[in-house]
Amino acid sequence: MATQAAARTRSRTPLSKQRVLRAAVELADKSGIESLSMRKLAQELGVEAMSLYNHVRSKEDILDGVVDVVIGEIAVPPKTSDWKTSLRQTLMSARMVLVRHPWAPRVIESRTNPSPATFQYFESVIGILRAGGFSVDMTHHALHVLGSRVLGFTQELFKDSDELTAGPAAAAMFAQLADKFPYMTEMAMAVSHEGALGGCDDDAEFEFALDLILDGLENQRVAD
Amino acid sequence: MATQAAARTRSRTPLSKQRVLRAAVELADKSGIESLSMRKLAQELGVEAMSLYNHVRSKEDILDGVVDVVIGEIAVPPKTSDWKTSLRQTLMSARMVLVRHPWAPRVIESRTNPSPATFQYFESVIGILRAGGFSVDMTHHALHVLGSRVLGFTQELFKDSDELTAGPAAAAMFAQLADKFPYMTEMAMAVSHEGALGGCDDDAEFEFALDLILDGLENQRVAD
DNA sequence: ACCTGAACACCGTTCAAGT
DNA sequence: ACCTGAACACCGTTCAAGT
Repeated sequence: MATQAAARTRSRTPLSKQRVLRAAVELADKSGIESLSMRKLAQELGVEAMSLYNHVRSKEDILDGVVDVVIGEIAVPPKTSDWKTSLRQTLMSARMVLVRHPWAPRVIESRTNPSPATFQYFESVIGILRAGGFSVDMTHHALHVLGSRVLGFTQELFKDSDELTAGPAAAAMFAQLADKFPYMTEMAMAVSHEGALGGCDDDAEFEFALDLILDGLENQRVAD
Repeated sequence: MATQAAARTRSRTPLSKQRVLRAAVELADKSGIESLSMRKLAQELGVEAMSLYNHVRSKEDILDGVVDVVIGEIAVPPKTSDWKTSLRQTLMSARMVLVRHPWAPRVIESRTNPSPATFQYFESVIGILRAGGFSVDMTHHALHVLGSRVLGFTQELFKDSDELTAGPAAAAMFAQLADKFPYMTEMAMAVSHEGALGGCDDDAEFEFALDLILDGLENQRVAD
């Protein structure tokens, strides 16, 4: 009975997806992302590797969840100040989060589907720009200019949006999405209707971003 | 003898590091980076996995080499035109290369030491800016602004430069480096001598880059 | 309902043995 | 000098068996 109690104490908190994901983030922070294996993660939780599969579908599922946790740490300020201040604060917060989890960019880049928190985050950034007077098109450009500074996966996110709008019986799901993410839906629609193939012109966006940066550098060339 | 000839034909080109690296890039292009294992790569070359170790030290060594090959594909234009045109062409070429090898950014990000080609590439970019009238400090800022557009590893590169300058008997090696990479050496020196801890202030650089971009967006806000 | 032991198909890598 | 078979320590994952 004494040993039973001890055993129960050691793993008193029952396993859950939340707990698994939090442990995964901690392990990656502590030992690097290459140390994040099912076996080591289980060990960290005082359990066998196979037990994890009762709470997550696969390791990919864990990585998806870990990205969700990390992106969820980004603080988005309330929409009281002007767009520039809000956007600046948001991106500074994003940077702080990525400095805290240096392995995160690589994991984020490896995901194929954006997580709920990612959707929410983009909705916020887009909302800041729209409320600040940017047109839908200009907001879209702005996202590309911010590029990896907004996390580095703008491209994939909108590739996905295109698929959503193109789907056959996806109308209902889309309407539901529009409720939760009005700004993002607005932009996804505009981008899809623009090009011939329904996508955004990545080459043109890259050049737009590059030229904005080059012009900015030109203005500062003789400063400092 | 017939069979011997056939066998020799199948693997007539002797293995070499060059051939291993080229095969690795091809395999990653064809099947994705997650398919790049020692065993599959060996199979692609008609050889056993263990044979690869005669030409590379480890898988990490292969990934280092693969990054070197990819960065080496970036075309740097001759220094005839103005800095803006040269830089634009260079970055457009970099983009083309990364579009051709979509797995490359993640591998680049995972390297801890910059490869020779990376050094050469940065030397070229820095050279374009210096020749274009940018001060050493402003050139340094510009690299940070271009950020992931110049590949996304500015930070690591200069962290390393700091170690180089700080080393004890590293003076000789440094002099040799200065010969080959005069522009980069110039900047590395300036950056090291600046801060209290001999490094560049990443936070300040991030804010500089962010503000340049935000100002650029502000100017374009009502355009389009 | 949740956890586990054994097993499978894969990894990277070493080393002694082959030619 | 270059290649290989067998072996080792690791992976992610499945499944039947335990509680």
